[in-house]
Amino acid sequence: MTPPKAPDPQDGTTPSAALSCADAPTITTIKRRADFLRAARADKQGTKSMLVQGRIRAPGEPVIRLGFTCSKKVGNAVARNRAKRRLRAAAREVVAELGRPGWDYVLIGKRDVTAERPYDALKSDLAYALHQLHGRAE
RNA sequence: GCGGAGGGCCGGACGGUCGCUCCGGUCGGGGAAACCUGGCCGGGGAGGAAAGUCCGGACUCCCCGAAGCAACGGUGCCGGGUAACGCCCGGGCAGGGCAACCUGACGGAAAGCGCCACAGAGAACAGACCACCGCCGGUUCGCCGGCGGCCAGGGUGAAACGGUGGGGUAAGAGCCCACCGGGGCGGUGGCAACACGGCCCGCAUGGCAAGCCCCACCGGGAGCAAUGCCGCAUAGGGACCCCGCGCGGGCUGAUCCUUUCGGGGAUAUCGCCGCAGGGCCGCUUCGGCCCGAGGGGUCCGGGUUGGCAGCAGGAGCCGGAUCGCGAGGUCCGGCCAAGAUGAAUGAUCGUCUGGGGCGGGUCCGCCCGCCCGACACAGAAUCCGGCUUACAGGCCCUCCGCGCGA
RNA sequence: GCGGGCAUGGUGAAAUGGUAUCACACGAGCCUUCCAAGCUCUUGGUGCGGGUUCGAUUCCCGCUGCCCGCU
Repeated sequence: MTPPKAPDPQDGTTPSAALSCADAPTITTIKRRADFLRAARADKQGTKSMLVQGRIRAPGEPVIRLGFTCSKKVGNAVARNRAKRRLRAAAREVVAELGRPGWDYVLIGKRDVTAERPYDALKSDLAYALHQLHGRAE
């Protein structure tokens, strides 16, 4: 990583909020198996509809990384894809608000529940899990 | 109206809000450039099975020589369709169904080998055994012995050397007759599978080939994680084992010796050429290739995250005409229709219907009210043609049987 | 995605097309003061659905589940 031009978001409160998206942490996805395995060794919090793993990867970086995974226990390909899509949709809303920069989060779907739970409950499950993980990390 | 058979099709619609991916356009930001990155606008974005990966191809790489033979694997009534098929269409035969129609790995068992447990006299060579009949002899009269007949019968068994009926006979038997079945010969129809009828033969020859096999036909191997290019990294590796390092030419390119600098000589070593030799191409013949002083094997060490192409215009889709019973063929016109890679095509809300549930009415065809509200199987991964399997609900066409009415 | 293999008692393994066998485990009994070991006996099975055959664990077809490989 050689960020020569990054505007240094060390100061959490940038008063010039005209471009508010500039200081928000960028969100990327985890694609490498090794990253998933590292997250699996970190702290985890289960909820009714999902299991969330979170670890502090690089405290200084303004990047949140998200991973989504569903094993074959969740069901066939349709069920697995649907579960991951709902997790992605919920994470896009919740993590943008509550996620902490420099963290990796991995969301793991559960059979039937992830696909059928009401959307608001899905989001509150994720928010609860993030609070728990952040609380334990301090 | 009830019940059934076959074929085809659909498998939600519309609209907000927020998103994903690809393509095109446009406007920026960074950078010397290649290029990287962002906003906006427009457009495309799962299936009938995308599935299972069971067949057949296209396309790549490897092997790539020709002919014959062999091995291995597959297919298996006949004809046609097709790029090809184990698929499809038409026909035949067999079985099932009152019928529409359905089902069928459906070549060969007098080419050969093998198997047929248990039971049973006997399980594939057909005769032996028991029993039966006649005559003779004996007889404690229950039967026994000899000769002849050798056919029917013999609890069984999946299967028993034709079946049923009659005549015939001492008793019987294709011994004789009728029908059925079987075999042979030639005839007619059909491209053929096969069908039909005729004559002859009283008539010897089970089943299993999804057992080996025979016959006919087909078939190189691997697969897009193929393959090619770029980038990065490591390295021109190490250890051990096996086989081998033959002959000739100095050939001057090294090397060495010598030199009067023109050259001359040597051949141990490196290199070169030729031969012997070795190996490979399934086998043979012809032929070819490689090694030729190195080759082969095992292990260790290192690398493998990436980018682009392959990769979306094809045996393509739609419509029409025409040929064909049909599968399908030919011609004309129009269209371009996903391209991801921890893997997009979504999340959520609303309005509708298809439906579903509850209650009531009913002339029982149906009508009214309220509620739920899209919900089956299932997600492209190089691409096609098939097969198989899964599937809520619905629509259309044709046909059959029974009942009622005209 | 592509390719390959396997399925037999609770577990691990055998079975020319002809009664499914063996070991351990489980249960009961004998032995022992008791336990263990030993001995005897019993229970229990061909993954599912079809087909060929008189007869299928075996042969054929289709599903289901599990395992392995790819650079």
